[in-house]
Amino acid sequence: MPELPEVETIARFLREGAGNGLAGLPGSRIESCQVLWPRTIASPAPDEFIRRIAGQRVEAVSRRGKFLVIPLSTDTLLIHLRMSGDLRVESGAEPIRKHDRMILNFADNRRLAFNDTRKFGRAWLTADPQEELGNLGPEPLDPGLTTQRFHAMLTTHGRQLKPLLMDQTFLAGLGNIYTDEALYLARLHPLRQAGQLTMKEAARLLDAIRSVLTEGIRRNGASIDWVYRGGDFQNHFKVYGRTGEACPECGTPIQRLVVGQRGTHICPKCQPIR
DNA sequence: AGGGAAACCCGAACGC
DNA sequence: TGCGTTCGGGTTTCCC
Repeated sequence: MPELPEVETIARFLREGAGNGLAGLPGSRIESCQVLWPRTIASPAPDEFIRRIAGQRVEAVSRRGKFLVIPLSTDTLLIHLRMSGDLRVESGAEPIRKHDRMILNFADNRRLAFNDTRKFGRAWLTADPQEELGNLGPEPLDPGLTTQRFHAMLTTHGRQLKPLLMDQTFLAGLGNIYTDEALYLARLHPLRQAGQLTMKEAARLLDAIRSVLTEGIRRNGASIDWVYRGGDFQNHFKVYGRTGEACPECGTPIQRLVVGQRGTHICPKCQPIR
């Protein structure tokens, strides 16, 4: 269904057999919308969102970066799950659940529920999705992103490697966990200056990013804390959340540092700063 | 331009 | 046992 390759936990929502039924939405007509936590609606204002989305039909379900992209008859619905967001497609007869923030009721009596414990998730209804998506960097799994191009992107920035990789306008889709795992796989220190990576290191990094994302997708994403259902990638992290445990490669205790205000996990021996 | 801090949130985990 | 505090995930915004 999705044209683009899939990235991390979003992939779970788009895959056949993932069990949440998003793939079955195209063709359904939205009859009404309930907003239970107004701040979930990023734009337009909740009352206009509710008025405008009613009557529109779902044309497709896809993804760009960490956004779910749902083209409707006239507008496009964008959903970002942020930290704790989750989606359910179910019968309208099911009970509303704790932490449900926004509900779409379909004419066929199904419902799409946007559940989000921590209230960070957002939804947009827009005639021009490029307003939100236009600034995103390339897709890491896009074959068109060559080593040469990636290296060229890196060298135009004098920035710490990890914050750059997590910058969605640089590359779309990497979060804290996958970045730590990818840097470990590539044996690169998160504080390295992006601009000084060699072509060889850039190649290693791109390979590592793709391999980490692919494994995350294969495992249906990572369930951090108690937040997500499904995926089991969290049981296969090499460094993330393993402070003090032995590096799988060399046995050195995994170190935790803070980079760009984010908890960062490295093997100090495998990922030397220079 | 890049980096740091704060804000938005909740519930788990921790300290006493 | 129970309470208060800390933490952290993604992103935006503001400030230096």
